[in-house]
Amino acid sequence: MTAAERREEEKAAFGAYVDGCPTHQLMGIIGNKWSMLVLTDLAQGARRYAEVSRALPGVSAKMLTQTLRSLERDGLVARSVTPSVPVQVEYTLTLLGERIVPLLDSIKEWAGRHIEEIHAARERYDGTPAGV
Amino acid sequence: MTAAERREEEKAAFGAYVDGCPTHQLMGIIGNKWSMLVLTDLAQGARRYAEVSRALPGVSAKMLTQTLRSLERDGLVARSVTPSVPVQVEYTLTLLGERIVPLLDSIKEWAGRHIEEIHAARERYDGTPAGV
DNA sequence: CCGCATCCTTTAAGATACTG
DNA sequence: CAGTATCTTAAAGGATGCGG
Repeated sequence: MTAAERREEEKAAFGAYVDGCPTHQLMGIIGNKWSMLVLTDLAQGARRYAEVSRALPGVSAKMLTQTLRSLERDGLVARSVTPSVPVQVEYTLTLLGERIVPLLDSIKEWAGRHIEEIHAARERYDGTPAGV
Repeated sequence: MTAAERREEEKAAFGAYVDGCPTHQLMGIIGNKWSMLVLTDLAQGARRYAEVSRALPGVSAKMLTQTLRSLERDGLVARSVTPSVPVQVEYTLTLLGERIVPLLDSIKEWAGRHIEEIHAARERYDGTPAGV
């Protein structure tokens, strides 16, 4: 049992380490389905809710709100309300949000440069020369 | 209905675009829980299955195998079997796998530099000065 | 126009036990 | 040692309808 217990402890410790790991947290922020898209759209300039929604035709209202809120909470996006009738809400990148753009660009650049190689590897692995 | 139909079409088209987007695919590869950890471990050198498992105390056999297989399929990791008794299986980064390491480092560096600011933003947003 | 609440489906992840 | 197979749980994502 002692060995098993030690395993458990190590596991818990590692779990805590992973949860506290900045990289893992960052991946949690930008790794979800819409964050990169929203950030990329806002990088072009300020946008209203409906504008972002139109730029991302696949997003549901729920996910857009959730994504925006989450990015706001993380200090990457700023939300400003103009109390007209009906209200106008504008989203912009914060300074921190702008600082993440180059990183996003790096990721996009790497993806663009190497995705073909990955596709080729997949076809080799799957034994599916063409198809799909 | 015509407007609704046009919406549907746009949505499907955008969905297809997102699925085909290299960036999105790359995020699918490195965005899951264990890929970065495994890649980072293999970046130190060749590892056997059980060694990786020990380096990542929280991973279940299932997830480790799944992650390794997926990375192998994507051409980032190479798997070589030595047919002894019992068999020995060694994992290494491929050339492509080594090329992604600098990108991973960029991500880690950004995370390390800015995570505090993100935490601060969260506390401001949550109205939770200390705690948790 | 903006977005919250509810309910439902799909996918990721984990525990466990067993095989060559 | 290096997995596979099965089952269960947790989380992400999405559709829809209501309210300020």
